[in-house]
Amino acid sequence: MLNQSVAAKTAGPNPAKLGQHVTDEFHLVARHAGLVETEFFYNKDEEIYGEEEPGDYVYQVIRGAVRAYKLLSDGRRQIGAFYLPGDIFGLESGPIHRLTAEAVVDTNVRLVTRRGLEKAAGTDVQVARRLWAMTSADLRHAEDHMLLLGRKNAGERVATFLLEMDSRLAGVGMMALPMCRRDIGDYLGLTLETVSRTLSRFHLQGMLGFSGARQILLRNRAGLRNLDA
Amino acid sequence: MLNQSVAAKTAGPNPAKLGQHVTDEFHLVARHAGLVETEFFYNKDEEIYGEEEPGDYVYQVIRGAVRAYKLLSDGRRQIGAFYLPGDIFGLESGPIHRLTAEAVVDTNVRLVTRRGLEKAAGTDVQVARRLWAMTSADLRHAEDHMLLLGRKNAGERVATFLLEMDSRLAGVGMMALPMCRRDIGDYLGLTLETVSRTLSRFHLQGMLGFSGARQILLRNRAGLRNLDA
DNA sequence: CGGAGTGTTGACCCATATCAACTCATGTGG
DNA sequence: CCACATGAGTTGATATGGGTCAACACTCCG
Repeated sequence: MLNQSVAAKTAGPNPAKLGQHVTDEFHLVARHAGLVETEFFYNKDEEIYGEEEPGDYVYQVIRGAVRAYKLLSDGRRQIGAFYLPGDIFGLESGPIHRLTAEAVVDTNVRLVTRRGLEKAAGTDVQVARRLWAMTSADLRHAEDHMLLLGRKNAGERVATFLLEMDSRLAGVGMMALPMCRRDIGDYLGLTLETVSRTLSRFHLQGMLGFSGARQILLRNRAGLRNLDA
Repeated sequence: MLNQSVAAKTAGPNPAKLGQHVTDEFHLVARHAGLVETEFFYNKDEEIYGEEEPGDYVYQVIRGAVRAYKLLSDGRRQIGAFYLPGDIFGLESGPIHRLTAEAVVDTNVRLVTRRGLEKAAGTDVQVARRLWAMTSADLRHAEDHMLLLGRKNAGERVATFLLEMDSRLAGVGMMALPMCRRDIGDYLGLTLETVSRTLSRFHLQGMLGFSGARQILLRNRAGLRNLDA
């Protein structure tokens, strides 16, 4: 569906699915609160905000992809989440961002001020309820991801990743991953080599088809789901 | 949500710290919302609620400790969080618990109904704000823990754990860990043997003192913080 | 073209898991 | 009060999954 792929090719950028319920989520709250939505563009690898910076805006991906990560002092990186078209990110209950966000590829976002949202939430319980639910959705994802990082082996991690991306950005055909092997590794707590080897193994086993390194077709979802343990 | 509803004896050991600001958080919301707080008791290893069960109550630990975890089909377990006296748990924005909660040791909790909280949040933005902030605090912890699980080595994990427990349950002297080595391992994504070896190494290095396996004295917080990378 | 970025694959290594033996402490029932 | 079982913790020997290091292939793009 909304596989914006790498370099904005034909860019049929606003797939139906996006226009449906996900975008409405953001619009619903923003419009309801009478907030101005601004559009913005980030180049590939450009930082959107940094860890510990004030969280002045809340964003929604329109086209492209975003990674949110934490670093250790020696450069080891853990990506906590990828945000794809329709997803909302940068929402904090407190005043400070706790992860760094960067564009994975050239990316368009829509944004509103946090102050505006806070203000709206302060008078409208519906808005407050939505904000809570959004944070709660992030928490659910983080809980699932802790299980993956703490207890799954490489095959299970990659299978989980493929199924997650499949459900989030694939339509009927191939899915076009916006991120490189290193990003995937840093998301899954693996090295890029292990990600590559595992994908090759799945390919060999007939579980998936490739068309270039980032165009992947899942040929055996049941098999992957099995691995997913 | 049943069994020995031994209406908790009016708690002997109620550390001063507990009575202070943390308890007030729960009281503040519950009282503010005009909710009845019930006390409850769980035996060591007793389940408080299960994954996928309706989240009808929100709890606060009065005495004891609670672990919240997810399982894979073959029994591998990832503990997402420990809850200690003063901590609130079981709060969900949706209707279903996403982890299983069990008493680590004999534990007293206080609880209110989720319906009551929801109702209060529906009319009082202050309550809604507090609920959001609580979920957000859980999310922050999960984000930090993903970094640990995905990218830290065994020494760094154990050091992080010791400092976390130190700040959460220690007074001036020793801290008394309520959980066994296996629980620690399942929290840190390690085996119990690795946890044990790592603690022994720290002991040998003079970083900590033992008095029984679970009474630990941090002798070199700076050193541990360094490891924490 | 040539160079940079990305991905794949191979050889080897090592941190942690696994398997196993042992020590304690605690509790139970004969 | 002992004998014994049980669970928790430690420590050692060994195995292994994934990391590291290195070479090479592929694709874009200037």
